[in-house]
Amino acid sequence: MNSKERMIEAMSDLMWEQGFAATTPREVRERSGVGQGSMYHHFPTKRDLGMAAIESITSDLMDRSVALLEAAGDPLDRLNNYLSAPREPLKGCKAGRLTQDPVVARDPEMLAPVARVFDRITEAATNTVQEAIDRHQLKPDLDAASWARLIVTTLQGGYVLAIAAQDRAPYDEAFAALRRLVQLSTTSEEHSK
Amino acid sequence: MNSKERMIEAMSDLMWEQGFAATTPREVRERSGVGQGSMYHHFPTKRDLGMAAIESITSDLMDRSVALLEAAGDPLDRLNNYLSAPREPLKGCKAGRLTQDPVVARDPEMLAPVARVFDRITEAATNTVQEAIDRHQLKPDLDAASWARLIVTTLQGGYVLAIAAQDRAPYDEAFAALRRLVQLSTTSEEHSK
DNA sequence: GTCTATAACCCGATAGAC
DNA sequence: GTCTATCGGGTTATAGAC
Repeated sequence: MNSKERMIEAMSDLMWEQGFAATTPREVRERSGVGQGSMYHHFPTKRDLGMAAIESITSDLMDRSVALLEAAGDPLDRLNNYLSAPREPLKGCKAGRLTQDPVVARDPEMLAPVARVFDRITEAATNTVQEAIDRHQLKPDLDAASWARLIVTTLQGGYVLAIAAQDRAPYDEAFAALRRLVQLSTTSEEHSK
Repeated sequence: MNSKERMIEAMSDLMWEQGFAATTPREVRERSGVGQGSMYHHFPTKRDLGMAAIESITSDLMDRSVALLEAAGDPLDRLNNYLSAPREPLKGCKAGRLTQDPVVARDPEMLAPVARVFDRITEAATNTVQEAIDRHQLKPDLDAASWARLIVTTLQGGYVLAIAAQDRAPYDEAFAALRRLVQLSTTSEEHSK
């Protein structure tokens, strides 16, 4: 891995741990082992490095999420796979955290990739739920887009509550509640399978 | 309002806008009109002022939320009042934001009041839902505590998505979905009232 | 591309007069 | 309680040799 990649990785990790505004170029240099001169050679400003890290974080997250939701196979299984995917509630969401960063939140260009990842995941979840409805696995009581919104907000809100409590229980309970609601909406035909 | 109160209010506002870590003593002084010496007379460190602001923010939020949820009258109405309370999704949650602050998140004493406000709101929401279940207004398909978790996570997640999109639509849609689910769980007896 | 040295500024905090 | 002056250190960034 070259200097540029090492710096992007270091910045991405630090942004997960403490956000962009609170991360100093010095910390990035120390963690990546890259010198002062090299840093400003590759990235003229801290913001440029931040942009590269945001692109990296959001495209990774998008790829992994969409892969689960748009995999082959049963849509209800795919949905449950996404809901049950291993996450670290106490560390927060790499993308969601950026919406609360004092610098990122005021910089439309930095915020754009974050908006994009949520849009794309919501779209993939909507399609997956719609497929389940079309196959009569889920009752059409609640439309697919609404399910998708609820899933993504529950995820993001679960991180917030888990960090506040310093305990992943609120996150787990919120997801258990959501899975229970999905199950209540599952057709009896599907239950009996 | 005296100097001390003005500083707490200025710090609270700035924490809402940009968090604690990103707020400098200078900004607090400029916004409150209080001098350097006075500031360090009332609050020996920045952290002390931050603690006072956190106490103020969280007790306000707790009082207003609990007042809605534990008011007199029909529990289902109270729940809908809480869900429909006017909020500013694009500004985020004064308490929730602090869970993403690089300084607050690593300081158990600063995080404690934030955890407390979420606990208390969740408790009040649980009691309200339980009352609705006891009165046979809501079906007992989903337990009261699970409903409460979902409500609070949807709220917090709604803020995150709204800020990312720079548009309150995701917040509004998530709440519309949640209200629809509550309605689906409402007993037909209650519907016909 | 990478290095060291340095700039200009702001940070949180302290000192001590009034 | 409030004021001005100042401290030591960290910040983002630049300069210029190699």
